[in-house]
Amino acid sequence: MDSEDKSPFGYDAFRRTCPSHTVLEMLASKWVYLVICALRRGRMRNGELARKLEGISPKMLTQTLRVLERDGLVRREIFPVIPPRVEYELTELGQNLAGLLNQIRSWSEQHAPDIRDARARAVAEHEGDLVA
Amino acid sequence: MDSEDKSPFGYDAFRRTCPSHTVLEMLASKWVYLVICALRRGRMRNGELARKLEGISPKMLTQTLRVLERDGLVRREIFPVIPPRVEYELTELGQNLAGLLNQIRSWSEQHAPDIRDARARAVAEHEGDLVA
DNA sequence: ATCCTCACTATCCATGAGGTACCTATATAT
DNA sequence: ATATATAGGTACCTCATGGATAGTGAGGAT
Repeated sequence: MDSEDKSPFGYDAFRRTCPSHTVLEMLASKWVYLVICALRRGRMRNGELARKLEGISPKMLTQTLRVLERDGLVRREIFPVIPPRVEYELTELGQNLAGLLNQIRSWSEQHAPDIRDARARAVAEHEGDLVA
Repeated sequence: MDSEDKSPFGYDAFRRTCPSHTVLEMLASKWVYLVICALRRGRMRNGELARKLEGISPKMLTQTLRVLERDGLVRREIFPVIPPRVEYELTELGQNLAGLLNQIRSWSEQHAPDIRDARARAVAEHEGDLVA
């Protein structure tokens, strides 16, 4: 039976129309992951985030922050000074989620070698296919 | 300081070249999430998965399973019978991760209303912009 | 007078993600 | 003889995503 997968809230993330499915889709982005993890320790400015998240383009950084702000995970504070100063911080909801995402990040770092090895084995087997 | 973000394994998921970054990229897919969660309770056949994961195309299901197999998270077992029978199950590594992902899924279901409300507020404010 | 900073904002363009349709093999049922 | 069920593979096409680039604003520095 599926009873174990039914949440006590009546949601089922496996259904496309379920609100929780939409939440998962939002989370299924590497930048969302990293931005939330980066903000976990406290508020940061746009430029700080850009330097910390190696490889993110300004566009993607802004876009990701806007999505997170829209969804109530990040709060944006604008200081009316010149040059502009904008700070981002996690809301309570965001901090809540950050704990979980940080576990995932931690897991990724712990098990990166395992996955690297598995990939190497898969490539080796594929080479075997070519020879055979 | 960044000391809190440095893993004891010497990895830093914020760097593009870091193996753990690659792992995160793999996880940043909604189907990876859902397939792993679906397999959490035990082995399943291709068709079972296809029915459970509403909206997944056969191509994406196969593709996702191949990636997970390559990375050592899923084991694939072929039964040489007619009609074909193939079963998928999580490896130990995969089960390890499934626990974490399931927490995320759980969180999504718990907080779906919060996020829905936040989005509704954001839309309302945007309408205000249009009127003003 | 000109440039600099910072945080955007807009635009274009290449890449690739993902969907559909069609193909395989073969024992069983009709 | 034909259809069905199962788990794919492959080719083709479309559309969205993300990256690069350039522009904007306004006070302060030189």
